[in-house]
Amino acid sequence: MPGGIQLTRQREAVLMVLKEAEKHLTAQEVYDRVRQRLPGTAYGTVYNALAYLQSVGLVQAFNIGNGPALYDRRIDRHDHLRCLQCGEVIDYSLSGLDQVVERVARETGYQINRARLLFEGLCPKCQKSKEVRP
Amino acid sequence: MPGGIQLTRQREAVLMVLKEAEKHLTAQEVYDRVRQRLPGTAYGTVYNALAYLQSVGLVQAFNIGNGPALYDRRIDRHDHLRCLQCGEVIDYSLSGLDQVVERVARETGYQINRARLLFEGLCPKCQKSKEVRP
DNA sequence: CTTGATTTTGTATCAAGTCTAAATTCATAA
DNA sequence: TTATGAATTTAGACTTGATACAAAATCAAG
Ligand SMILES: [Mn+2]
Ligand SMILES: [Mn+2]
Ligand SMILES: [Zn+2]
Ligand SMILES: [Zn+2]
Repeated sequence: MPGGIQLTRQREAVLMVLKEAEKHLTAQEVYDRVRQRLPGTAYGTVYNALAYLQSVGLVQAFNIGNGPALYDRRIDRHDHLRCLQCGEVIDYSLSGLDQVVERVARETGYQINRARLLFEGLCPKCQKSKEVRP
Repeated sequence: MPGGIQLTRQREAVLMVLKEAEKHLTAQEVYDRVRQRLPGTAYGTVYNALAYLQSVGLVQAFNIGNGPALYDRRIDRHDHLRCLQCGEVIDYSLSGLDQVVERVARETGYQINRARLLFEGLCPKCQKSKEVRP
């Protein structure tokens, strides 16, 4: 059956780890968790699996600053906010992005396939702790 | 005079290289060009200079995918488009971003300091070369 | 000048990610 | 079932971008 998705035990473990993750994970974090359910899994295999799962659309990844890539439990198109104080990275879906993308395409001649939006600032919690010492 | 900007010869060279650059440069590219006008400059000094110049607002940098950071000749707020075919990265200023940022802040409670927007797709040239072999 | 702070240099080190060849697993079918 | 070849995993070396460090050089005050 050509075109099917090959889910080996290792790839499945990676997928499960991501599905059960409470946040965005680095490859290293995925590796650590995968080895809890599938000890002996090689570091490179996690990278291979993550690349494969991305290529078949089962996993999304993105980069922030010059840190390691973050792998996403979510698979739908969405954006991210990062707190510059505590480093928290949360999901956010900007509505009405289609019109924006269309405008960018019209004004630049580019055919836009993807938009990566990252908003940086202070999370509500860190805003409060700043109030104390302004 | 405290608060002034310290421009050493090395930092000045880095700044000049960026000002005269025809595109976004990696640290390695900055290093190569700096050494043409200031041979003997150390690799680390270029990194130090780039970090310092960023800290005083004379240089901007951003990251794309997991590649090296790109240093920008432009210093005003702007966005980027990348061609997934040829790798070209161009500048683009999305107008009306303020309202978007305001909406994000309102909906999430974050205080937004910065928005990094990256649009990915095909540049006009690469669209044409795709037409030939669809 | 003298002194202390800042910066640069040269080198070592680090982290994230990629590559490779051998071993293993897997799919297919004789 | 067993044979065969393709795909995947493993283990470890390697690459790249970036950072850390101590000694030397430069710079700014006094
Ligand atoms: Mn996400
Ligand atoms: Mn730019
Ligand atoms: Zn925070
Ligand atoms: Zn192109």
